[in-house]
Amino acid sequence: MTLSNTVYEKLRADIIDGLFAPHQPLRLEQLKQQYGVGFSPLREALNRLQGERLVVSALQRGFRVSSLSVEEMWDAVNSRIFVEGEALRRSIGLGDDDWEAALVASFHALSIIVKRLGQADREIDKDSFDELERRHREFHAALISACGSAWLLDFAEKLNTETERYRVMALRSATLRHERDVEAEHKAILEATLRRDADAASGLLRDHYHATGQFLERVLRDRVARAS
Amino acid sequence: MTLSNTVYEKLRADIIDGLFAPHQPLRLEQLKQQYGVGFSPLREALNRLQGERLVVSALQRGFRVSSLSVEEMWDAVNSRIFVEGEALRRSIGLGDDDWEAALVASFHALSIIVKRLGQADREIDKDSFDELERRHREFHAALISACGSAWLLDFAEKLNTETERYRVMALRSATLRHERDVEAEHKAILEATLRRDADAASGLLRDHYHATGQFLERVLRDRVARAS
DNA sequence: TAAAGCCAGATTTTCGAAAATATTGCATCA
DNA sequence: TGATGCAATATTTTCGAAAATCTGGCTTTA
Repeated sequence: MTLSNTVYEKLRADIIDGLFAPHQPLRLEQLKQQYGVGFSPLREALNRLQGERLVVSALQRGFRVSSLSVEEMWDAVNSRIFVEGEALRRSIGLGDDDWEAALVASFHALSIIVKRLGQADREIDKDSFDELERRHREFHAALISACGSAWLLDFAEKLNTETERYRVMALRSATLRHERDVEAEHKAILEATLRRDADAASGLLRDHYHATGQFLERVLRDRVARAS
Repeated sequence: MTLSNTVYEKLRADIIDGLFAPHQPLRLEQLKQQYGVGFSPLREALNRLQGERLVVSALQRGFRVSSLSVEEMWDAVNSRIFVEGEALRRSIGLGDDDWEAALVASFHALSIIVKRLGQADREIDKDSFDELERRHREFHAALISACGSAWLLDFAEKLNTETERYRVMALRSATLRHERDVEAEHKAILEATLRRDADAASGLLRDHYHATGQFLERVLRDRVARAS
């Protein structure tokens, strides 16, 4: 691992995590202290993150964390529905037994962590929270992994990163709770996929993301109202 | 303009142009000479290009130009059909008079350069060639510019860059000629779009890109056969 | 002969200083 | 007072040297 790669991954995780607030300037001197590396790896990492839209740069004014908004969130959610809906259809058409097996496995792994966190009434620690996010990401990735298009997978990953920032923020603020049974939605998507019903599966996936979008919008508007 | 930005744009243009062959390693010392800048702006530019998939990097082994293949080309072409087809539908639904005016203007500008180059039997100079590519890109960008989704536009741009590398290579080798009337295809897309017929327009766009894909495949296979 | 170890040269990666540029606070002037 | 210019400071950007790592060829060894 090069320092450049390491600091890229750390910065990426920290931005998604909300350690740096949206729109906050990222001062090189401070980052240098924080991550214990020189300018070069930092600037390389920031240039890469720029391509993922996690940071934006202004000429001679350095980098800042990109901002969040209801409009951007909906664009990301709707694009995700569009891209992953198609990728899921293709996966259902092309996926073999290994794909099915990996899909079932990733759903199961997600169920386990969901159940464990559901039982515990205590505060959820960061590690568990990270694992939940990871398992969730892996389940959705498994659904579309057999689509056969590197570009669709690339787009889906970018959109997942973007929406992950909103999800993390929403679950952190925790003032609102979903009333829905997310686990049941996942299960329904899985079952439609396994019986190779592309229309049903992509429809359920659409509903799933759309419901998430509505939840995120409520949280975002709540935060804005609270702040003013 | 920072040096980093300048060298990024130059490198990008030169890779698309085929100045560096696919899969060729990009040695920093050589690039330093060639572009007259130090390591830092070069590495920053290369890190950004990595995000666009124009270069790939291997740990401690620097950067190389990403490679081209028939499979990758078809993935890019099909993804383009998918993404731009939807973006065109949305543009047709949302576009206002200004959008229509700009669209007609960009088609006209494309027609002019096509006619000029069609008349001249002489060798096409680099500037004219670049202008043709630019006008072509701008026409296709104008079609989808009113789609209202920053993400779809972002994806379309990435895919255009990717396919541009293949187009440039194909038109350079020039051993094969299209038998089709590309200008007529553009005109048909424009007319369907202006009469707000989304099904017809996106169907024609699909056919247009698919025909281009078939042309590119012939050229690619011809090159491989020629090389062996 | 083939495999492993090692050295020299080539190359990438990282650092901190220097140059270029932006920002802030203060003084000056109309 | 309010705008403008200037100096001091903060910050980004760039450079070239140094450190780390890889590559290819040579030698040694079994």
